Amino acid sequence: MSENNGTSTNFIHSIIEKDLESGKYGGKVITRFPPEPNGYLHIGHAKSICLNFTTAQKYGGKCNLRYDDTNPVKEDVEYINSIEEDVRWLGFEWDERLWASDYFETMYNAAVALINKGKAYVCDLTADEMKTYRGTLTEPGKESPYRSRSLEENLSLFADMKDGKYAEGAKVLRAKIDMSSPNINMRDPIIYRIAHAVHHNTGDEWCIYPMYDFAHPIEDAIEGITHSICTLEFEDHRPLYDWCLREVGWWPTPPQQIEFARLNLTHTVMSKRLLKGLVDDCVVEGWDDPRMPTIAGLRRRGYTPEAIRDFCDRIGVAKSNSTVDVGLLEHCVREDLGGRVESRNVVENPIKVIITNYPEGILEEMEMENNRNVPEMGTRRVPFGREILIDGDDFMEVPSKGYFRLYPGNEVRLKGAYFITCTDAIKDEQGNIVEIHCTYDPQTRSGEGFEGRKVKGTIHWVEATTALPIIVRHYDYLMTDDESGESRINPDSVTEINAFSEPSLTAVRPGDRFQFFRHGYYIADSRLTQGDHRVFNRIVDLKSSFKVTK
RNA sequence: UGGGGUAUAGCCAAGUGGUAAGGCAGUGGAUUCUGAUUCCAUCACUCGCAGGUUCGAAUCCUGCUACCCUAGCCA
Repeated sequence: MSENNGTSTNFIHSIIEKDLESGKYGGKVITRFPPEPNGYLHIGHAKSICLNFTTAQKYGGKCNLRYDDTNPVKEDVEYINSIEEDVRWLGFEWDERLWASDYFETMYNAAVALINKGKAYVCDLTADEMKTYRGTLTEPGKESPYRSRSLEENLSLFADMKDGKYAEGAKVLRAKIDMSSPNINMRDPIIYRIAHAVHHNTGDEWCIYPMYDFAHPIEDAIEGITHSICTLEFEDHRPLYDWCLREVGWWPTPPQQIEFARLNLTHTVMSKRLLKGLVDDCVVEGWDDPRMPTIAGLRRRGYTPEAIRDFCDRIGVAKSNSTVDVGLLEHCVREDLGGRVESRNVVENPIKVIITNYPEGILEEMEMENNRNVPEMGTRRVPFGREILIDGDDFMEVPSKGYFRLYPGNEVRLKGAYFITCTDAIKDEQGNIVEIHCTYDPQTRSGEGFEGRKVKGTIHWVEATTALPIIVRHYDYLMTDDESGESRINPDSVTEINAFSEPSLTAVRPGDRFQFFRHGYYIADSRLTQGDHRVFNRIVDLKSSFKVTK
């Protein structure tokens, strides 16, 4: 239920509660969501967003939105808007919206402070040389010949770097730690590099940029972040995170980094590289294609922020790599939509039904519930007449075992209308069924309390002369997970189906969601109107334990 | 081969020395004018494996095994 959002606890909460008890941060809890503006947010980011924002809420703290924009060559302002839209759409509001690039001056000063302490030096090694000097996983590295430069020389060289006197790659600033550390991140990591690039925020003010490992702890410290939550792959970087803060020494109570496992989902991919590939190769329409696991894609698909937040709450937060079954996400969506969306009659692969004993030229109005589980959502009137369309799946000439919808000789209820009994299936020369003949029983009209006999099946229908032709789109999973565990692109993940709805769907507005009787939850997509036909995207199907096999 | 992590049901996940929460999926049943929803029941004699400590171990100790991360001037 959406009321459960953010109510679960996890190991990060335990850490925070211990810190609260010990008074480590003076009772404060400040988190942050720090995306690099180099792409669209996906549901994996949603997990991080929910974690950071709800954790702050839970302890009466704050959560900042901070752009980790320390690499001008990969970032772009175009992503900023989408990130803010997505975070807000999910239902969160940041305390402050900040840019790491606004701290460049402080970071530069921190680097100078490190040089002054003899804890950083300018290195002239090329990238290739640096690689060989770094050593391997099993062999220690070698100290750079530039490691012993004097303090004055380092200071002046670093100033020259800042002043643009060197080409990209000519020099870097390195932390002086330990070339023989078993943790490669501690083998004199680069903390500043030269990049003659225009930065979206600072323009050409800087030509040297701090590396993540140096910048991130400082960003956190400047903002007074108490708990810096990131993903597992940064565990090895934590000693460096702590080193930077300790050696710069400007913050008495530095933030602590805590790592958790990123989200993986079955039948999809979360890698930005692969997602971008799908967009670039036109496998999908764009970042907001309804099949994409991006926030924009999920939004266009019709998922609600409540469902996504509920999902993030239910999957939990831990440190083991895991792949969550996408069925859980779908469950969350069904549960949320089931309590807030109106139902409509829509038939796919229609079959014409003629009710032979119903008067010709007459239309009566049937009153139908908008949401059977939520009576307060009221009713609507739907036309009914002699000729109706029913769903292709609701008739079988030769019923399979256990089938209890319409077949010759069987009686079913037309939802909101009458009982009908199939008397005949009319075929063309090729043997295809063109129409079905039925008779109805006037005393079984819906709402009149007929108790004479029961029928097992209830099917939906649309009056033929007032039916509105629409197009529905069904989405299959983006990726197929085969037995080998390999994930590959599902090439046929969109199916368009011609369907007919009751006339009330004429008044639909883009973004309106409905349950199409027994089919699933659908959303009207403003971008997908084809000619006069409104197009509906299937958000998620309904659970069904009976599959029709013809 | 160094270092850092993680192993609890088909999938997630609580649990931190006192006798295995919860959710998803599944199964059986009840209700149903949606084969939906709802409801009830059921679903780990056992916690990666092997030893050990203890009255008592998923929890502590020892030794193994498997998987993930890590050698960008990306984040």
